[in-house]
Amino acid sequence: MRILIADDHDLLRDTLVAFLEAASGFETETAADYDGAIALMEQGEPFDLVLLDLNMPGMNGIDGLERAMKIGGDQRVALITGTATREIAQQALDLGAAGFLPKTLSAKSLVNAVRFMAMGEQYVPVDFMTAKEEAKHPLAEKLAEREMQVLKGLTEGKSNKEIARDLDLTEPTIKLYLKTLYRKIDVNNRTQAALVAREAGLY
Amino acid sequence: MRILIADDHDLLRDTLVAFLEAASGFETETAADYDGAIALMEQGEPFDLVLLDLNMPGMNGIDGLERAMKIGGDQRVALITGTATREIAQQALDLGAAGFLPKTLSAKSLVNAVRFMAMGEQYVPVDFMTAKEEAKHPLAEKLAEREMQVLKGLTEGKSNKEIARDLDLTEPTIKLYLKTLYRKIDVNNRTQAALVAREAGLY
DNA sequence: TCGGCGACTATCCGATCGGATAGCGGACGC
DNA sequence: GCGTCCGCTATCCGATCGGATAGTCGCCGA
Repeated sequence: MRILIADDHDLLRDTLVAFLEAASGFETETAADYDGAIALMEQGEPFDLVLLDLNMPGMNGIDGLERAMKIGGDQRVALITGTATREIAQQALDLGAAGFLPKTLSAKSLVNAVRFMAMGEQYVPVDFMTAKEEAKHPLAEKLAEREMQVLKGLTEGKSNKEIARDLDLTEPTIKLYLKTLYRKIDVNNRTQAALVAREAGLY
Repeated sequence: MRILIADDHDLLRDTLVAFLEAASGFETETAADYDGAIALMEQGEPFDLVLLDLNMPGMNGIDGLERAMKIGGDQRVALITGTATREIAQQALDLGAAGFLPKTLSAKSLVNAVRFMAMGEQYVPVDFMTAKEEAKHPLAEKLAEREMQVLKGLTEGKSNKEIARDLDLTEPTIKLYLKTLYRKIDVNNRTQAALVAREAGLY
């Protein structure tokens, strides 16, 4: 099994290499940035699995994943990132990525996930996609469906009008939701609400 | 040597614990978020060194460091982060942090740095401060002193009037700074600006 | 001495926000 | 059918925001 690990964090590369090579028949190569990873993917025999860090130099978010998958031919590509959002994971999987690895995984889980993906499966942490959403966040729990949608708009820095258009509602309605939303999470304005949402790891 | 490692990345905690305990006489404790870290710092005997992740839940950027250092009494506190900027490192050291560890360090360097700091020294990667100045980070470096202060206010969800009062300026002035600030970081409103700032790990 | 420059203040304006109040229509439960 | 929620819409208002323009003051250098 040939695995390519591309991440600008030396620490993470060291760890993965150590764990994987110790684990079983894995052969690893590493790159510290996007260009280095692409170069390795293009030359020599294909990898069984490529791990790309979402935040490394040269990789432009999800774009980098898409480009890499085109270039890589039939090589399987997975994302690994520290700033994990369900949104990103979903996008990656929709593009046909081999999986999505948050760095909040433990070393053991991570090795297992890599092995799983190298065998051709698609991996994503259970606690990530499951929970059609509810029962998860202390915050999310208290908010209604619509309020969550509005909150999502806030975290994207949108105006009420834009949010209204996105949700196919009218502006006054958005303002209504905002008002109750503010009261529920105990803030006074949209900026505070957006920050609280981010803090809670939503979106 | 008692070391506290606070980071929401299981992987990183696993790694550090493994390397440190293997290295020599280190005893480690871990926490997955800011509150957990604080709780450990407040109870029991003090740590020789505390490592705080800049981006973990509950820690509000450099503010979290400051709060932790107040709480911790004479415990030495160091920052560890994946999104490394010289600006942040400087701020941390100015506050009296024990050191600054980018996750781009290799495992070996990191263990050495920890040992160094645990012995009472102040650590910062050489290539960090010697780094010549510019092309540094998208944000921070481009902003003037006043603009940074205003931005800090934004990340606290304050109104222009409140920021004005805090800085002992008048509201129109704040608005002026905001205008240039928006242009510099390429956003349209205060919420986006606040999110961008948080994203960059400021405050 | 003068000009210029940078930091700050002021005023005006249209758009948006935050909050209150009220009305509508459909989907229940009976 | 009838009442009653519930989700959505609407209108009004004062405050704030985002942006443009202009004026003040102190300081530096020619």
